[in-house]
Amino acid sequence: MYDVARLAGVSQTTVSFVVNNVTSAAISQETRDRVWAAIHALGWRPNAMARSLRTRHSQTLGLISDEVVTSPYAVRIILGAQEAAWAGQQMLLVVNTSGQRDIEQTALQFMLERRVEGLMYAAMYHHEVTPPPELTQAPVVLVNCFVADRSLPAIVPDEVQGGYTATEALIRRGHRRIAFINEIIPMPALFGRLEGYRQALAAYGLPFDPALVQSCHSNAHDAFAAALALLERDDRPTAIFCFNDKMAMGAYDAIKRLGLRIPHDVAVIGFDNLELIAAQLYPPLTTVELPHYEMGRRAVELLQTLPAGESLPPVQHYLPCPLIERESI
Amino acid sequence: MYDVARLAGVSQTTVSFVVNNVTSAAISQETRDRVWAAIHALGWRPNAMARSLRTRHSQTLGLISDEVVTSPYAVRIILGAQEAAWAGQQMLLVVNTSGQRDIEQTALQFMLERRVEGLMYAAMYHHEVTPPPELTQAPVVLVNCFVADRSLPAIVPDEVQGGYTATEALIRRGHRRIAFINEIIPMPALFGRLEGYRQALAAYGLPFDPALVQSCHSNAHDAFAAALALLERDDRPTAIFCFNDKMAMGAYDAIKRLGLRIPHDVAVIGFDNLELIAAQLYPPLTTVELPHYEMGRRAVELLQTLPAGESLPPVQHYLPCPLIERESI
DNA sequence: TCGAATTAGTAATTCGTTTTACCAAAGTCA
DNA sequence: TGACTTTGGTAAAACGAATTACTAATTCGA
Repeated sequence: MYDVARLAGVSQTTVSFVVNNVTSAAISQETRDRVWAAIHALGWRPNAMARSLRTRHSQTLGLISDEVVTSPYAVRIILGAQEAAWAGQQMLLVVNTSGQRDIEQTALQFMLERRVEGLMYAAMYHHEVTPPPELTQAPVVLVNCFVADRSLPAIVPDEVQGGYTATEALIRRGHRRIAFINEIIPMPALFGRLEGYRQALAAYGLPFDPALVQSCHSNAHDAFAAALALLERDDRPTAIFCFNDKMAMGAYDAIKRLGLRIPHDVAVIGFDNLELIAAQLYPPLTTVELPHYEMGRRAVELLQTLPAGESLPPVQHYLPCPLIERESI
Repeated sequence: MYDVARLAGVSQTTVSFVVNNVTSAAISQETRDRVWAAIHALGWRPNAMARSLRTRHSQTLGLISDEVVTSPYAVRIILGAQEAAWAGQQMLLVVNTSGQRDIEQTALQFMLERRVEGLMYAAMYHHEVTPPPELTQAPVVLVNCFVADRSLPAIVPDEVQGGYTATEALIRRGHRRIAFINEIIPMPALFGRLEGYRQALAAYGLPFDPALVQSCHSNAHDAFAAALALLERDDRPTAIFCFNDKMAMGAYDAIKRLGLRIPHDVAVIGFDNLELIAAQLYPPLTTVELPHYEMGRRAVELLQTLPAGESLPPVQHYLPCPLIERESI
């Protein structure tokens, strides 16, 4: 900056005023032009560290995730966060811990040393977490996860609404016997979607038949077996709501194996909206989307609206899971 | 730091020496303990910006990607880069430009202002790019892409070897008539894999039959049709090499539709190793993996070995695509 | 026993900005 | 014409560390 000042024949202060467009300083247009010319001539570029040191604004947000980067499911959290950060002139520092506690700790230290203006702690799938306590040394939002006592603000998908939406979509198309192939490992999604399924049935005056709810591990293979079992019943369901798209893939195989057609004989609806599966299956799979992008975006927006020095109230935000209509129902 | 010094009854210099474990400074163990005690008592944490300003090391790498974050294919580039950065005590600044030129420009400016110690410019799929010229103002590596005149160092997958590996795997299992369903839009992968396919046939003394090479858009639906056409020939192939896993998914459907079995009647091999598809298909799909993780890792390692102030020689690194054996061949 | 080496530390400068406080010249107004 | 305002700047002090050059006290070796 001193070099620029010398070349432009002004003081370093003036250069600073020019590059920052400081309105309170009266600098003639002619001088401004000279300064900019000198800047370009020298190829000078401000040093963000020096600036941040002085202004005490790092213009940086930190994102700590367990396996988010690894999984095609959840990367969109990062995308949403990054685009929102971008809109607020901030950049994103990301660390994927692969679930290792020590990496998590160190990453947190590093981010705090870099004086991030906000922290996001994101999980690959919606579940309870116990993050390191230092997390609260900066404003923080949990994304796709929550702490047991709900003492930290969190943004999570509304599983109940998601289950309701899926079931309702089937009911509206006239289905009365709707099977549900659910996950078997206890997690919020399991309980939430089941609850939504039940609420939707109740809302439309349909009976809840426990025999129509099967549980298995959430992979195509096990879902194939579960679907087969459901379809071989005498009073076979006319629609299957699958806990996720991978399971829907298994259900497709089972339906095709029995010579039945989708959606004419059996309708299928999934969950997750994994483009790779849902759009490639034949017929393309109607499914419910987890609002990953939206969660990332909202998290950043919450952090950005925060007055300096304060931290967010421990509100749990439930984001809706929208229906993605394709051709399987 | 001054507060810590005061509490420990030493100078700020001494605190600095203690926290950085400066060996050239002789500080007694007793003093060290006092300093650390003061640090913990005050909850002091070094300010990375001040440190970086003085040391001129930002401990940061920048990663600019087009759609990498969006795509389940390529996120592993980020993971590999991040883990390597981590090993070198660096953090990753990521920006996904969604292919927008202006975002790319600004992101680059921001990163240069933050004095990143290296830059990576990554593409979602292997293709030629023309990045902004300022890119070279920091040491840079292209990842999964290259410039026309090869004047920038790049790390790309070895498509030829990949095509060779896939074809060879089929030949070794006794297949003599091997079809290839290729991509139709011109790109390095199309030419490279075809070349690998031909080289493998030649190496094993098999004839190249143009009728066995079909081209279509790389989605399951079009590949379904292409596979059907191939399989309805009188001299139908006993194996199909698909340009990617999505297309293999279509080929599976075609094979099953004809009542044939995989791999007994027809073997299938894919490309990409999209876990979501490859592992969920039945039978699980044998495929060739694009070394995304490895490319990210290597990129960072190249940047890290670089002496300060220098830039990398414009070497094009071709990383091998390993065979992932499952049960479809 | 004296000079050299070692031990244990400190004062002051620097990194590259932003920002506050200040100043001189020119213009304005009664 | 003199006081006041506006215009167009500048000097100097932060921001929070790392680092260099130094000192004073102790130990060592011959």
